[in-house]
Amino acid sequence: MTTVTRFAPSPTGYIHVGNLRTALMNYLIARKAGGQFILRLDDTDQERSKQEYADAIMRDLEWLGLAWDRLERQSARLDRYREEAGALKAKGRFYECFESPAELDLKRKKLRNMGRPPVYDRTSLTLSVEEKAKLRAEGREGYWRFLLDQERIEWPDGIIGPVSIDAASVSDPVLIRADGQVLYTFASSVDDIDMGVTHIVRGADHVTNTATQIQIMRAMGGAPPAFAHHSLLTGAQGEELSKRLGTLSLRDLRARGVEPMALLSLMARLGSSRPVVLASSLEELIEGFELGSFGTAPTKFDAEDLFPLTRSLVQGMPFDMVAARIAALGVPAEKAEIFWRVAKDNITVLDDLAGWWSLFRDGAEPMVEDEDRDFVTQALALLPPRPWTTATWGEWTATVKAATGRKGKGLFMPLRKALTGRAHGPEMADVMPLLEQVRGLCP
RNA sequence: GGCCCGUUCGUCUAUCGGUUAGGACGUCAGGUUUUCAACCUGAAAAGAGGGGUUCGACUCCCCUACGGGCUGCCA
Repeated sequence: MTTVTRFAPSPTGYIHVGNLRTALMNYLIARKAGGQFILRLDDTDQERSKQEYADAIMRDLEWLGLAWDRLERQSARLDRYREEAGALKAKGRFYECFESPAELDLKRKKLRNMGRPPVYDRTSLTLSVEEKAKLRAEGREGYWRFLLDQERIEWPDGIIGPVSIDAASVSDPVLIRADGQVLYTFASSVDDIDMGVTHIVRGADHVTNTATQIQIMRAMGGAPPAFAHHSLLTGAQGEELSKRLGTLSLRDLRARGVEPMALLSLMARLGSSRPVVLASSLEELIEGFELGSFGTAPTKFDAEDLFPLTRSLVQGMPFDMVAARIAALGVPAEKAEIFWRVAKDNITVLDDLAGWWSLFRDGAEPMVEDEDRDFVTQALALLPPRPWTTATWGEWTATVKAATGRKGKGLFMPLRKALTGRAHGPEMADVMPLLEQVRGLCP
């Protein structure tokens, strides 16, 4: 049997690192097994689902190189859900209910106050045909629940291990709303069976859903896939991640200059017992992926961890990979390669190149300590005429050394600061030929 | 409130009754480098708390604390 996995986001917002973790795991499992990876847009919620978000999700996945073999949309399968709902009604596994949301809420509160689990009491299950007709005549709209078998539902979870959930502690799930909208729990079950999904990895927040969905799938006559539930991500301080999702969307990380492989390398290993190493390709991640190596405790995620990875990735890039980008900055072709060589060791993200280029082109505001003012003024007067080469720095500093008697760090550092405006940066010998302006000292 | 899961260096984790509690990232210190980075060497750094069981507990059991999840006509 070929392995089939899916990533099933709901296009009601931008996807974030938590979603990516789910998507990546499913992708890696499919690829490792030579199977199929489905992107399924769970868009049954017509009001909240937006094409804009669907497009953004696909753009994010494409950016990361997570190619899907098949694209599905739940909104195109509504007839199929209706058909299956009919079959389950015929089997007696769907029953119509008439409580209003307010009534259900009240029931839950009562049970809670009594210290009991807020499980639906199945009042509507015993309604007679006449009673239902009467309720409809009163203007009540029916909604549909799935009748759970009161048994322990068990499955061997790919991450958590053996899971056992007592169906009696769970309410019969509502699968069709009074307005006819098919709910996720049902649509997803139908899809997973119809599409031949064999493995589902998703967040631990779905564990209870899995229990009910296993029963739904079986009631349909289908074989439930293998399930695995990964721990949820929390913020670096252990805070709820949802509070920070705005800054952890993939589009935001992309805008901050995070490189795809840096992000993928972290997400494929974070929370597992395997070390995070910068992978050079998806193939490498596929090779080293092991679902069983993931722990079950909530995992702290710190977006700052992405930048060291991005930096080492960027610094290893060959010139032709960045040539177009450097040209776009306005760097003349004859200087482009040396500019890259000089700047790459001093950047974290590629966007940092712009800062170095403007520094070289326009010069920097000199950084001069008070005690170095006279020295720097004297040194600047000794700058050799252009054109400058890689030899210029050596010649100039030798001249300055002879004229002032300074040497070592006391000689070089003030000059570096005066020319580049900062204490850190590339080899000065390499900087000189690129430096088109030297700003004078303010009096 | 009820139910479920979890808690080992700062972080991600290994250990499946007997270990100097290991690794990776980060941090710090030396070395190298005119600076930074990189690299090399080294160091600091952990079993939430309390009870049991046992010759012996990070490991098994119970309690507490803390964290997370579920408890929707959301996904």
